[in-house]
Amino acid sequence: MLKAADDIMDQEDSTSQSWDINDIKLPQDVKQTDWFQEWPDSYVKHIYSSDDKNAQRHLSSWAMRNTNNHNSRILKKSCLGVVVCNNDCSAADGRKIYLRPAICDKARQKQQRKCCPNCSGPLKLISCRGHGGYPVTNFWRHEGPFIFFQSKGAHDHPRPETKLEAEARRSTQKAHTAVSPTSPRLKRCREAESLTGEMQSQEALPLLLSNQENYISPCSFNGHLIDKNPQEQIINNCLSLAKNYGFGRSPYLTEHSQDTGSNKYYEKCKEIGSREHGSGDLSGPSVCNMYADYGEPQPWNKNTALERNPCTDKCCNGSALSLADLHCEIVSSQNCMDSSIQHVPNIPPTTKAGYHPARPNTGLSGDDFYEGKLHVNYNSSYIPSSFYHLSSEDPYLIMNSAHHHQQPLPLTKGNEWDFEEERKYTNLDYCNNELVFSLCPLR
DNA sequence: GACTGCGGGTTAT
DNA sequence: ATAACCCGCAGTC
Repeated sequence: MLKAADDIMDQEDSTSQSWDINDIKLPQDVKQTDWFQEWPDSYVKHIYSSDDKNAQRHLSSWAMRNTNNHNSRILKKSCLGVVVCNNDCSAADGRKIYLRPAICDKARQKQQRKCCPNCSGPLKLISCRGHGGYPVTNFWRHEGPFIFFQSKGAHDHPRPETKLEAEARRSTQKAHTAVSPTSPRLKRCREAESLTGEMQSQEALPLLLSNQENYISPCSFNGHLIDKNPQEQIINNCLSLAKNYGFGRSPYLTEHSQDTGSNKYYEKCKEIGSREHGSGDLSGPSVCNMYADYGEPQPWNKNTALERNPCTDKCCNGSALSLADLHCEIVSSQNCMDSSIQHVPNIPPTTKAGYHPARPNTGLSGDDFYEGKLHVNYNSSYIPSSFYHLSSEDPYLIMNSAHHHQQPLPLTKGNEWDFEEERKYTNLDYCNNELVFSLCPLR
């Protein structure tokens, strides 16, 4: 526990330094680098290892375009915002979609001429004005063995689709379009999608925008009802844990849908709390965190300084892998997924530069993260949208389809991670050892 | 075709 | 001087 607290301090040390990206000399005595942050927000700084492939590529899940700052040493990128429907339409379940603006100016202009995948209305680009009325800017600077990152401004818009999601769905959509003739209207939208890579077909929408309650409901599994028994509890607990670790958030969720889902989820949390602890007290670590994540109306984006940091990652030790395995098992149980994700490997935990040997490979550091080699990201739940194009009877797939808002694990007094409490509340070991196997017969 | 990095240039503060 | 933005080019995927 103390070591975990130390890790927190280390993390803070590397993210809240007094340096500025424009400093002539940047710190060279960096003790520990940060794990790559896919959704950096607010005025944050990170120091990545120069070995970090994502940092090398200056990646971000925000739609960032290059901006010339006439300084070849510092790469500056500004946020493009998010593309929404100008009619402010909602899907049948009340959810909205947030498309990723094309980075290329021409492609973006073309994208905005296309129709909304939901209502065929015009699309609208919501510009980012989170930095004094100007777009949020990210700065990258390579110095020796480190890559310094600094973000200025807080995004004032929803998160767009990730690049990976857009790419995955584009390829999926292309394949789908090739085999399935549709109405002219849908065809038009699909054409638009194929051009922008950002839109969903109407058939896909029920999945993309699937009701959150669906994927948090543990009581049915592909048509198999699971009675209220220890197994359900296990599943609930693991789902809770999954949510704590970032599974189950979707950029497509509206605040309304989040609230709707979270209220029910809150009740589920209370139920778990009552059953496990003999009270409806929500102060327990996992339950508390769940509600923090799903019960509060979410701003567009929270400070993600703790996103996939070594501490949260470390707390996932063991459990996260099993959750990923759970995901794999569940996904594997569906026969309708696209071929690219049919064989999700059970990747053993790996380490990054030896910093956290016990840490799961949450960052999928390097190529895996953005190159789609892996489809399970234990902490960021980086699931390509091809997962969405599955049966609408697959709520568990949707659970794993989102990837935002990694939540820190519960803190106890003095900012110390309480692993024992976490384990107690989540039946971690039980999840690890039994859940995956208990679900196998469902295949 | 789209993304990315680079750099020349313009405009505003 | 600084910052934001536009545009074109070239390399890459």
